Amino acid sequence: MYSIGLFSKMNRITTKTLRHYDEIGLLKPAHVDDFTGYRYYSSDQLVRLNQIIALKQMGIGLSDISKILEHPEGVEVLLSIKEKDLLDRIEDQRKMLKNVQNYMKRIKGESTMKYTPVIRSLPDVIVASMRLIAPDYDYYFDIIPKMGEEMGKQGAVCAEPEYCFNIYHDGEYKEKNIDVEVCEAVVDYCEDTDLVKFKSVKGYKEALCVLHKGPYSTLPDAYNFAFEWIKDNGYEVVGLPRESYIDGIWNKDNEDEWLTEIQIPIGK
Amino acid sequence: MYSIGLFSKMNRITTKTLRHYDEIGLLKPAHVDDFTGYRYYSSDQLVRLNQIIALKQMGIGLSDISKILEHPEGVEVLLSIKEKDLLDRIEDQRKMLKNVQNYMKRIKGESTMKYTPVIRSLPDVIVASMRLIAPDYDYYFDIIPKMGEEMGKQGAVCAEPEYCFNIYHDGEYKEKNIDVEVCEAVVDYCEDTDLVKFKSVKGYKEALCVLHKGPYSTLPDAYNFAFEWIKDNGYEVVGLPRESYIDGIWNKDNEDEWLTEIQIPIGK
DNA sequence: CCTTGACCTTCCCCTTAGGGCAAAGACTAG
DNA sequence: CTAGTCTTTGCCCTAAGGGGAAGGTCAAGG
Repeated sequence: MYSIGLFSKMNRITTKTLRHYDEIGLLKPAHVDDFTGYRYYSSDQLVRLNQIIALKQMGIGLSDISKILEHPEGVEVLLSIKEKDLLDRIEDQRKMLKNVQNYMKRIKGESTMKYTPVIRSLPDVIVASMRLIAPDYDYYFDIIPKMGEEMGKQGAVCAEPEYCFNIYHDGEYKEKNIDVEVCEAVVDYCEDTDLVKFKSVKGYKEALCVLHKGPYSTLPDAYNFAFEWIKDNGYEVVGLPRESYIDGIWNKDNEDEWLTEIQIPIGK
Repeated sequence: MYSIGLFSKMNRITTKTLRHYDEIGLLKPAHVDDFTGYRYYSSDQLVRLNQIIALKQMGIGLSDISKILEHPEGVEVLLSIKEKDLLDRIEDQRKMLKNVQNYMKRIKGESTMKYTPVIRSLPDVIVASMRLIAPDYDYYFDIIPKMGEEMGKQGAVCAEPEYCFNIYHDGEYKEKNIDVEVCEAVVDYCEDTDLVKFKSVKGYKEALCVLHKGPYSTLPDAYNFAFEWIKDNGYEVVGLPRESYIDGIWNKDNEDEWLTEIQIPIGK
């Protein structure tokens, strides 16, 4: 019989830990003095403690260790869960590592980063959509009010928060005759018109999002940044980029205050 | 200005999280209503929130994110710390994974494991040591009492908890003429005698420890298990194995109750 | 004007595996 | 007998929020 201090020294484990294991019923002392409450451990318990330590060294939590020790037949299931868990974790950390390393590479030189890339999911969404070939970028400032008007006539109600974005169907950057689809999220389908169609747009599990603050003329910087990031971090583009309009001419006079988010579906 | 719910939806973040960030001062709402306490966020804050999310995706903690956002010049230091941290973590998880996979392989078939391998550190320790060539394994049952007697004469005090072990200086397993060093941890050095020398034994950062319950005749099983484990998990032996005697003839009549721990220094 | 449902507030407890500390009782050696 | 060491319980702490309760607010419809 060993006092808690001796037993802890035999195993290079703190007394706190032993008390904790007692408390959660993982390793009860062989004997507890009725009067003093002192815990006494027997050398037999080294076996169980060793099992506990061994399982802990595999990253298994104490509650699962309890289960395993009580029902050894369930060990294989728990272990394969743990295996998958560890594989996932390693994959996650590796992504983070790459992220950190690329970030370090990128700020080497400039002291501040203009853009902060974020991975987010894009939900499925019902939109009022208007696809057109815009002769130039100014063109759809004209057409958007018409779209709103038409939507109102059909009784469409915009979703909250507003989500208004363009999808560019050209694979490449163009200055003229842009094949663009203007979308505005709504709460439900309505009757189509010649101009405006109601449809649902599929979401993506992962999309790289970059916020751009400033006039649209500098948007290409943000695109360049985003595509570089995607390449650097070993992803690939799996869908058409969207441009989501948050602040613009409609609520901010100053172009420098405009906020636009580029969202590029990625995968792998 | 967006209410907390809208702002949370815009970013796929829970309101709980936003309140938490408010509380720790990481992201204060642009405006809080004096009467109702309602939080209102501006679209400007999307920029900061995006920075936070980007840093979180690198696995950086909120307090470090705070520091980075307040003092962007310190970012490189923090990032390289984080890089090292991630590398360590990945290495740890990989060890665990290997451990889990080997365990699964090993229990495939037998439902219970006889041995549970544990990695522990061995401390530096002062010992009374007696090295001899034992003709056979029974021989040192005779000699150990003599050793105790001699130690008593020199005024040696055994350490608590007791740590009594053999070091085998033969590289291989032998049945006869075994070159063995019997060690007993003591609290301080004493005068050497012909038989007993006092010396210090260096510790190891990592040793594979296996508890063996039962008679000494089955100890080789434990050795086999241990060496196999070391090989399977990609370690190598970096020191002489020790056999630490916990329970034995001196306190248990039944051979099946004897407890011995094999400790093999490992590395890499 | 009233009500209803959705939204917001604060407050408190919960999660892991113990660490740190404090007050008080127990044990051992001199 | 006393000093020093050991042990006990109890309470608060960690990171990043999650869950839920009790109560106040807001906007829309009747």
